[in-house]
Order: sequence, then structure tokens, then C-alpha cells
Amino acid sequence: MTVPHLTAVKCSECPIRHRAVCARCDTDELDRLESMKTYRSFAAGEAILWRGEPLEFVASIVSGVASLSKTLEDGRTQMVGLLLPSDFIGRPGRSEIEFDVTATSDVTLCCFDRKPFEKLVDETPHVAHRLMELALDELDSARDWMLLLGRKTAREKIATFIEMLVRRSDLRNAPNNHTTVLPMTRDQIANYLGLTLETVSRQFSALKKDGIIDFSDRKNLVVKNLFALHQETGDDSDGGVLA
Amino acid sequence: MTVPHLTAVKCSECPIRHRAVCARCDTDELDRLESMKTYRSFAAGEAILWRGEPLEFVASIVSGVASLSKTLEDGRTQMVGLLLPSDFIGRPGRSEIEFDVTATSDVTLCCFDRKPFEKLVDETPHVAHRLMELALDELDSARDWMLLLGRKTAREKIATFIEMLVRRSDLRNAPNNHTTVLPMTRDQIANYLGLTLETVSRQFSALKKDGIIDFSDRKNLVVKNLFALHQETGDDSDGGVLA
DNA sequence: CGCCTCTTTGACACGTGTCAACGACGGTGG
DNA sequence: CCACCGTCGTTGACACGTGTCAAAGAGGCG
Repeated sequence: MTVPHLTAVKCSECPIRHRAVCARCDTDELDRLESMKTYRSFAAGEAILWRGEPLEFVASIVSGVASLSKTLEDGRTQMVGLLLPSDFIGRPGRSEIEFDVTATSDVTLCCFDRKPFEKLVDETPHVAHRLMELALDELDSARDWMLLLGRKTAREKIATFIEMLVRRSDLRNAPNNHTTVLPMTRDQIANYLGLTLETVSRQFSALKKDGIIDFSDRKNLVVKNLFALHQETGDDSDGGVLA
Repeated sequence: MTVPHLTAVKCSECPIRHRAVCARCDTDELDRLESMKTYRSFAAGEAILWRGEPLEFVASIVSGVASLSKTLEDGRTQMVGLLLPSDFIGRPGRSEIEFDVTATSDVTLCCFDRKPFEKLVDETPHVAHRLMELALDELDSARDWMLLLGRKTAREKIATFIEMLVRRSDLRNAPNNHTTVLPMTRDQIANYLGLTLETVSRQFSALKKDGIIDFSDRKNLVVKNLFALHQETGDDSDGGVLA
């Protein structure tokens, strides 16, 4: 299975223009980025970068979902990050990365060669500042995930995961009719949540049996009761729904 | 129990001079920091900052250990970071934090009022750059911890924890005679590792029974066989000892 | 149509949490 | 100086959640 390398769109028309690393750039800065960038695409399941490999390029995710994962010697793996459109791969001043980056769905990246990009970062406070914000956002979500991994039950993990997906995907629908698409297989969800795929499957079934969610097929789910779902996450009772 | 607020030492004589946020500063920049800083001390167990509280100051840890933790509605808590000397509290552009910061041991901080410090960051690339590095280091260790929380067994978690302490504390001793001090109670270790305090205690006992570690008292432990300890961490077999 | 991957479900095992009792240590006050 | 008390740590018995192993169903693609 091959994926065509899409031709890059103009930065000014880019769907992630306002949230990616270029979010704060003025027109001149954008022109400079424009001249440096290349688009690359990866099919679902394909490796984007391997741990320890020298880092030739950095990139923003234009479309699709990528994951960061770490593996123990005996093969147990844990996802340590989920990258969505506008998220950034690679860091200034780091020549390699400490985890594998994999395309979870089909992915399109807006790539920059690392060395010239680092030069640009040094000369462009707007970009440096935005990179800092993106890193801090990742740090916050990593810490939320540590709480989930260390202290939540399987049911709470699944409920939290679904709630996160619903919040990010579909705010257009009427309340109590939230629908969303699972962007990954049961196995990948298990690796994200620190569970086995069997436990993931069982917890989905249990939430379905309790009337909180429903599946139209494997990937598409409807949250029938968002309040009840939130009650299952273990987080503050006021939290999400009313916020 | 009160802790005296130590008078600040000269930046040029500061023990964390070469690793903290000021690491890359030249003499002029250091003078400016010097004029802004205040020392504060906190006794073991004391709260330094509460989640959601407006962030009045940022700080570097001069001595002692502080922890970041998150709590679920029913009281389950998870440490999401351990701050050692030279680590930084607070972020540019964030007016509050999403976790509690607590003094684990007696702690001394080098504090700066947030607003003037942010101004300084904007005007001082050396500081901005160093802050970025510190954030990325934290992100890397958060991700290592996610792997531990999600996939390691209790014994692997304890072995990893001890190995981390030994690496950071005592490189002066001869091989196979590594000694270290546990900077926290069993309960705090449990919250760091996503375990219960009983499990922590049992795993310490098991490693002692297997001749891998030994205790002279509750806090002081000797690693009698560092290679065997590393074998218990679940990490790559080549990893630490030979590196 | 048949193969392959993904998913579901069941039976069972085992690691870790829970509950409880006891022991060790350190500080305080008589 | 010693007795007391509170905190912290250890150990045991048991329960329960989640992992493991196994089999079969569901859907997609050649």
C-alpha cells in the first residue's frame, strides 16, 4: 500500500495555520517557511521515525494521527503520546529521539530539514515561542496521562479515552448525541491506556451494556449519555460536561 | 516546625549555577537575576503551591526534593514529577499550574516574581533557551515514567526507582558498593510508582531477601549487586551498567 | 470464496490491592 | 532517663481486577 506524497498547499491556506508551530508567524516569516517545507505522507501502520535514529527532519502533522511509543526488552509497549494535526515532531537541539514515531492512520506531514529549521528558530522568536508553548502543552497532557496510567481502573481509562475523543472531534452535534470515530485498533488503544486488548474490548462491551455508549460498527461509536460517561472517568464530578 | 529562610548566596557561588535556568547567563544577566531573587524555605511535607492557585512566583530548587502530584476525586494520588536541585517550578506564559507542588524533604528555593521574570525571559534568549531545554528534559522523563506506570511490574518499578536514585546520588563509591538515601517515605514512593505502600514494602523486602539490596535503616540502602538490579528493571539488557 | 486481521467472549491464573495486626523508631513530657 | 504516643514500616490472609490462553465470530480484500 502506497500513499501519494501530496503537493504542499500554500501556508496561508493551510488547515493548521493557526495552531501549528507557525501560528504566530508574520507574512515574511511564513514566506521563509514556505520555501523550506516539503510534504510527506505515510500509510497507517508505517514507521515515521525510529528511536535512536539520527533526526534528519522535523515536521508538523497536517492530517491524520501519529503515535509515540516506547518498548521494553521483552516487547511490552506503551504509547507515550498521540500526535494530532498541528502537533510537532522533533525538537530544537536534539539530534535524536527516545521513542518510535508511527503513523496510526494515514498521515501527511509538513517537513523541514532539521539544521536549517534550527537556524530559523534561533532567528525567529515567534517560532521559538510557539515551540515552547507546544512543548508545555505536551508536558501537561503527559502528566494527565501519568495519573491515568498509575491510578485509574480499566473502566475509568476507557471512559476517559472516549471522553477525550468526543471533546476533540464533534462539538457540532446536539448534546447527548455525540458521535466519534476511534482512530486506532483495540490493540493500539490498549497500548495507549496500559491495558491488554482483551480488557479494552471487555470494557467497551460493558459500557455498551450499561447504555452509556453504542457502536454502529467497530470504529464508530455514539455516546448516548455523556454525563454518565463523565461519571465513569474518576475525574472531578463538576468537570467536563458543565464546563 | 519552622525552617529558617536562608539568606541567598551569590549567584557566582551558587551550587546549581551551571545547571539551573541561569546556566547559560553571562555576568550582566547574572547581575540582573541576582537583584530579583529571594530565597524561601519549606519544611518536609509543606505545600509549596496548590493546583489552580494563581502563580505569583517561579523558582529554581536550590536544595532538597519537591514533588508534583495530581489527585482524583476519591483521593487516589499520583506523583507526576520529582524536582531535584536545579529543576524549575513554574512556566512562562502560564498563570497557574495543574498540579500540587509539595516539599518532600526540606527545600530551599531561589524565587523570582513571575511578571518581572517573564519580562526577563523575553529579553534574554539565554534564559529562554535554557527554559526550553529544561522543559524538554522534563518531557523525556515524563515519558519514561509513562512506560513504567503503564507496563512495568511492581518489582520492575522498584528496581527502576532504586537504579535511578543510585545513578543520581553516588558515583564516588566503588562498583558493587553503591549506597543511597531514600528521599521519601514508603507512601510517597508508592504514589510515585503507582503502587500501594504495602506493595512497595514487600518489594523492598523481596529484593533484600534476594541479596540485591540491603538496608542499614529505613532510609539508607546499599545496592549489593548493581548488575542484578538492572536485570530486574525490565529495560534493555545492555543499558545502564556498561554505559 | 477463502484468507487474514481484528474483535469478542470465556475460563482460569496470578499479581497487586485491601484490611488488619503488629513492630520499630523518634520525639515529647513527666 | 524512661514511658508514652504517633508516625512509619512490615507482614499476613484474602479478595478482586486484569492478564493470559484459547476459541470462535465479523469484516475486508484479493
